Amino acid sequence: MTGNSRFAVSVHILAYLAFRQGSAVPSAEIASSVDTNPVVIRRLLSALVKTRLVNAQKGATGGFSLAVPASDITLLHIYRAVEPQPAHGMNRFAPNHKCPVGAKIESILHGVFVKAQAGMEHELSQVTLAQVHEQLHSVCPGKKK
Amino acid sequence: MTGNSRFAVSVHILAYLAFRQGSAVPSAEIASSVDTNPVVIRRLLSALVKTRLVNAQKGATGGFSLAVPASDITLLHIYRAVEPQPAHGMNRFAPNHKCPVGAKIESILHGVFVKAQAGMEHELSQVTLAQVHEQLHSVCPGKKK
DNA sequence: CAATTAGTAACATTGTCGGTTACATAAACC
DNA sequence: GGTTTATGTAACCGACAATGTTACTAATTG
Repeated sequence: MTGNSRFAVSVHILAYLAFRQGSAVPSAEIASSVDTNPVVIRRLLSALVKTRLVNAQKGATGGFSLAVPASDITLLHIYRAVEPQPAHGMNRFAPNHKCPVGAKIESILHGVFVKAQAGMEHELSQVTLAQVHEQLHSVCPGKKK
Repeated sequence: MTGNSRFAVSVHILAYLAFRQGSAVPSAEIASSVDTNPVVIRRLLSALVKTRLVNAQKGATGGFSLAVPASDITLLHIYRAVEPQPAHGMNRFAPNHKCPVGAKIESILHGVFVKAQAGMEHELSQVTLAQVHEQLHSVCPGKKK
C-alpha cells in the first residue's frame, strides 16, 4: 500500500492494547510481540497519542492504553494517524510542461490518485479494531481439545 | 500509492502514445515529455509490451505504438502490468509468533490489505486510457481567443 | 533517592528507485 | 554492404526512505 510497514505495525500495536485491555502496557512488551526495537514502537505510538486514540503514562507502572473503545476505532483512523501525506505515487514525477501531454497529465493523474485512495480508504473505514480483536480470539489453532 | 512513480510514468507514456496515434514513437521522444532518461522509459515499456498493450519495433523509423484501442485499456491494466506484486505494506513485518497476538495478526492484516487493494483497483478499473486522452484535449488553458 | 518508563534526537544500516553508461541486436535506407 | 537509428538489457551509482540502535532527558512510582 505504502511500501513501509507503519500501518501494519500500528494495527498490531493497537490490537495488542485491546488484547491487554485496561492495563498500561510498556513499549518493551509490545516490541517483543512485534519483534522490533521499543523505540520503533514508541515512535508510532507518539502519533497515535497525538490523535487521542491512545493514552500514555510515564514512570514506573506506566505504559500505553487505549483511550477510546476498540469498537470506535476504525482502521482508517489508524491509517490517517500514522501514515504521512499520501504523496500519491507522484513523488519524483515532474514531466516536461513544454509538451502538451506533460503539461496536463499531472492534474489528470492527481484526480486518478484521489479516487483510488478514496476507494482504499473506504474499505479501511469498514473495519474496526474491535473486529480485529474478535478475530484474534476466534479459531485458536491447536487450542481446542 | 506505492511510493515509486512507475504507474504515473506509465500512464503518461500511454497517454503520449494515444496522443501520437498510429505513428511509431521512439523512447527518446517520450523521455523528453516525461523529462527523464530513455532507458527508464524503455524499462517500463518492456513490461507493457510483455502484456501486449504496446507494440515495439526496432530499427530506424521504429518505436512504440498502442497495440490495443485506448478505449480498451483501463488504468488497472496499466497498474497490473507495471507494478510488481503489491507486497501489501507488510514487507518488513515479521511479528513474534510465540505471542498470541503476533501469531494471528499477520493473516488478519493480509485480509485487510486484500480488501483495501481491491477497493483501490476497482477505481482504477473505472478509468480508461481513452478518457485520459480526452481530458488531455479538453480545456487547453491559454489556447482560447 | 532508585527504578522504571515515555519522549526524542542522532546516527548507522539497509534496500529501493531512478538515472546513467555501455553494448548487443535488429531494421530501414542509401 | 555499410551507416544510421532504434529497441533490449545488464551493470553500476547516488539519493533517499525506512528501520534499527544508542543515548540521553523528563516524569512518575514507591
